[in-house]
Formats: sequence, C-alpha cells, structure tokens
Amino acid sequence: MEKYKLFDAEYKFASIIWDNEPVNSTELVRLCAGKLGWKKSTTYTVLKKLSERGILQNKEAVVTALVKREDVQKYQSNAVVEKSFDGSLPKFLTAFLGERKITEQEAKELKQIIEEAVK
Amino acid sequence: MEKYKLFDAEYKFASIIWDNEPVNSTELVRLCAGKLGWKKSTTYTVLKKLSERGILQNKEAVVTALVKREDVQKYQSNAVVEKSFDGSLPKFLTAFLGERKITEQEAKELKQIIEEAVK
DNA sequence: CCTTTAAGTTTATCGCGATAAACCTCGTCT
DNA sequence: AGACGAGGTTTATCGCGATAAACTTAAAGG
Repeated sequence: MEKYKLFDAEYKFASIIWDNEPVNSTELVRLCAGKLGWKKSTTYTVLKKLSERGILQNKEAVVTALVKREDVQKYQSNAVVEKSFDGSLPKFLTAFLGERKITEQEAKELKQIIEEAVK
Repeated sequence: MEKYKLFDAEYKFASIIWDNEPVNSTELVRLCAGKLGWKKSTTYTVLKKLSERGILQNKEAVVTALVKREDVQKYQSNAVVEKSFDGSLPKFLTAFLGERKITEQEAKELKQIIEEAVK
C-alpha cells in the first residue's frame, strides 16, 4: 500500500503519536516541541496532512492513529529490500550482518521468527 | 561510515557502474540515458560529485567504483533498522515477514545466513 | 468587556536532491 | 580550415519535503 509511505519527518511525528495516543492536540504540540524542536504551526501542518491522507485523525482535539505502526513498518522494510536488494531478504540479511557477530541467543530468536513464517 | 550514504538517484547510478565497471565514461552516458533517462550532463554531474566523495573514480575516461556495493548496502540496511526499528533486527524481520509465508527452502537459506553470523 | 489561551488554518520560506542547459577543449576526419 | 564527436565543467532550474510565520476563532476567567 502506497498509503503507508511516510517521509522521515512524518514518521518521527507519527511515532510520537503511536507512543502517546490518544493524545490531546495541544499536548501533542508540547511533545513535538520537546522531542523534535517543532513550532506549534509545524505540528498542526503535518498533523493535517497526515489526517487528509487517512493516517491520523484529529477529532475534537484528540489525536489518534488510523493506521498501525506495524503496517507502516512493514511497508518500509519491504521498500528497502525492494529498492536496494532486488527484493531478496537473504541479500538484505547478508548485508546487514556482514562481519558482525551475533550471540547464540540472538540467533535463536531470529530463527524462531523465521520458523513462525514458514507456517 | 557516513561516507557510504548514497541518495536514491546516486544509488541507482552507482549500481549501473557496479554492474559494468570498468566502464568508459561515454559508454556510461549511454547506459544512463537508456536505464535512467538521464542527459549527458546529468551523468557527469553526478559522476563528479561521487568522485569528489571518494565513491567513484574517473581516470582517463574510465569509470570505476572505489567502494564496494556490499559496503554501501550494509550501511543502508543498518540505517533503516536503526531509524525505524530501534536498531533491532528481530523487529525488522517481524515487520518484514508479517503474515507473509515463506517456503521451507527459503527458511533454510535464511537460517543458514544466521548461523554463519554466530561464528 | 477585555484579555488570555486553546485550537487550528492558510500561506510562505528554504534547503536540497534531481536534473539539465550551455559552454568548453581537443583530437580527428574531410 | 571547418565540422564533428568524445570528454568534461559550470552554472542554473525545479519540485518537494521540512518548517514556520501570521492570522483566526472561540471559550474561559477576572
């Protein structure tokens, strides 16, 4: 879904909402000022845009998300693998791990996630 | 390495070089025209910029890469995981797989890559 | 009433990535 | 000599994402 594509600033913004929803809009302005250094107008501008795109919602000063963080993350992860790794997860994994070493414990966790997907 | 950060257009461009190096610069102009729809000047402009950044090299009309595709991919994969998944590979994998199902064969390949990294 | 503050919209500004136009130098071919 | 193509640089243009200034409206409180 193209709908889930968020730009960097938008994603950071949405993250704050996911972490705090439901959140009052004025409170959100305060949060964004603190965490992103944004002015009030910036917060409202971005909020409005994302609302128009059906990502967020602002009803009577109560802001909530209409799409799940997981769905956006899913889109993002797919997009990178698609764009830079020919859509190949193995290629991605190989690149990511590189010479980096992981512990037995971490490996176990990863393998479990993979098992889960084999169904 | 911050040096490995390539923008979208730059990455596509570099990919063409990785796929064809060493490549004559005029030939590269032809390739970019075909694959990216670029004008000659665009190719040279980007080529020069990436050369100044030590990513590529253009010596006597012969273009080669100074950094490995793998290193750039490694940077990119790390960047996404960092930016959108708190640096957690498991989180990334979970998001990527979602409800998607993979075959036994694919799972085996992935697990092998993981094994490789356990050292 | 008058001020203050919450809540929100409309309309810029600005930097930068993406792309190209225009121009230049040299060698070679006719 | 003049044309032509290879090889390349310098200097725009342009769209867009990021951010904000300025203004508005409405409710609350003294």
